[in-house]
Amino acid sequence: MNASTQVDDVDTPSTKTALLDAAEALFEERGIRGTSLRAITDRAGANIASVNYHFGSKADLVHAVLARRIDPLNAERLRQLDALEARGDFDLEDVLTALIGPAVRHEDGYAGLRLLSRMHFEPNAEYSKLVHRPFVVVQQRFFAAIRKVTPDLSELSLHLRMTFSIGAMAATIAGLDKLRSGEVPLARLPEDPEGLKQAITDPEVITRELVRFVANGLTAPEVAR
Amino acid sequence: MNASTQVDDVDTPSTKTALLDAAEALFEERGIRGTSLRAITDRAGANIASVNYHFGSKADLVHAVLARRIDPLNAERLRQLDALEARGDFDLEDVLTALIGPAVRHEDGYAGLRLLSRMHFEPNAEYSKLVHRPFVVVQQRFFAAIRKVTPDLSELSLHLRMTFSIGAMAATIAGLDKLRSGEVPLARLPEDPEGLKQAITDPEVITRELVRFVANGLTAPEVAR
DNA sequence: GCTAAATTCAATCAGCTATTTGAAACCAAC
DNA sequence: GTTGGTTTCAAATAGCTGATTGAATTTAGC
Repeated sequence: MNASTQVDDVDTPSTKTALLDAAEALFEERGIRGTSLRAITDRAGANIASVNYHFGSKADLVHAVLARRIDPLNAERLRQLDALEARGDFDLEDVLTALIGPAVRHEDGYAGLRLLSRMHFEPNAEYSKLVHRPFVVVQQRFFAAIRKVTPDLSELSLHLRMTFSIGAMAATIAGLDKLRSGEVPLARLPEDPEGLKQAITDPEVITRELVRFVANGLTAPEVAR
Repeated sequence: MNASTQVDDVDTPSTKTALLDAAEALFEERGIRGTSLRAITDRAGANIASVNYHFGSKADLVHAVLARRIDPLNAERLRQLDALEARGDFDLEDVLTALIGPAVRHEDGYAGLRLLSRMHFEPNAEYSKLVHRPFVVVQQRFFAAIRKVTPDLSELSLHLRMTFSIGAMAATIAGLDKLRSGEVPLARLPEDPEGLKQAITDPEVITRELVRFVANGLTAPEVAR
């Protein structure tokens, strides 16, 4: 397989990059199985054989599309967690901000992260292991950090509530386009729709609200058994 | 389109039911697009043309598969909500229990509900409108009920946190098989793995924990702006 | 400006897809 | 036991799928 020998111009991205961009957008729109190589190469303005030439197969293209988003995201999360642990003094919301913030305010376009989050909910899918493997180290590190700042929680509650938390996170990221497009499906906005719409669109607002939500959910009083 | 003229025997389900069961299982395993009519009819022990005969097309089969699970689930939710409102006196956890309980402890097998929950995260998918439309009335009723018991929350926080809540719910249901199989990916279970595993498997425990989690997340103190 | 490598191209392959067709089989009613 | 409707069957349709091939083209090094 060829490494990227060609440096992208700003105006004319290489065929390889164009293929990655087109594939990412189409995967997010129609799903991986619902996207044909022909649709990808058409949107990228490339020949069908270019996928085989640059990536080897459709599966390898999927791998490349996912890795391009996963690696920088998790690197940033771990960097922020490292900073917290080096500082020594941190609380639950600090840890959750390091986990959630980089995903919500990711700048490289949301399509890639939405694709990742949606794949999180299809554990039996073809490429699911591809997605989950790079996250295990992140999950372990953050689980340990959260455990440290929630010492009173039972093992059962912590496990279940972490499952809920990850679900709320992934679901929010997966639905970010809905929030951003103002298409809030929950109820009619009776007053000040513009200001509320703008606030809902703000990544910082979403991050703070989600961190607050998850933190309070995690530390809720134990259910009597 | 033909209604179910044939009554199912216990031992020999009708071809129509066999097709629905096979399609539901395969949709959940491989996704709708990843499941061919041949795979469905093979598992159901039927001929390929039977899909066209009983349902008309693959799209109509998908519709039938989803409707079979959606309708009883939402009917039960609304029934419980009606009971609460008739009683007049209810709190946030009561409403959430009516919303979450029927989905978590559904007895007709989880495959159908997992399929529904996973489709919730693919808003651009082909059949998404099919899934969301029956839920709008449920969403409106429950949103109003929750608004009534959380009068102090700002419009912004309530909307965002409801998004988080629905995400946590759907993600939990979508991952119920993971929880039930004991495949808890979060961390190693250091001690008493059997008792914890059994508790995690219990629908009542999951419901109570999820209700508690969401209730405390929803009513968290407002973030300063 | 020549050479060699890198890249793109049109054409083709076998295999799978959903759908349709008309005949065969089944089954209940009279 | 024959009729009439319901259900199932094998076969065939046209179209799309991922992958491959070898030639044509572009690009980079000298």
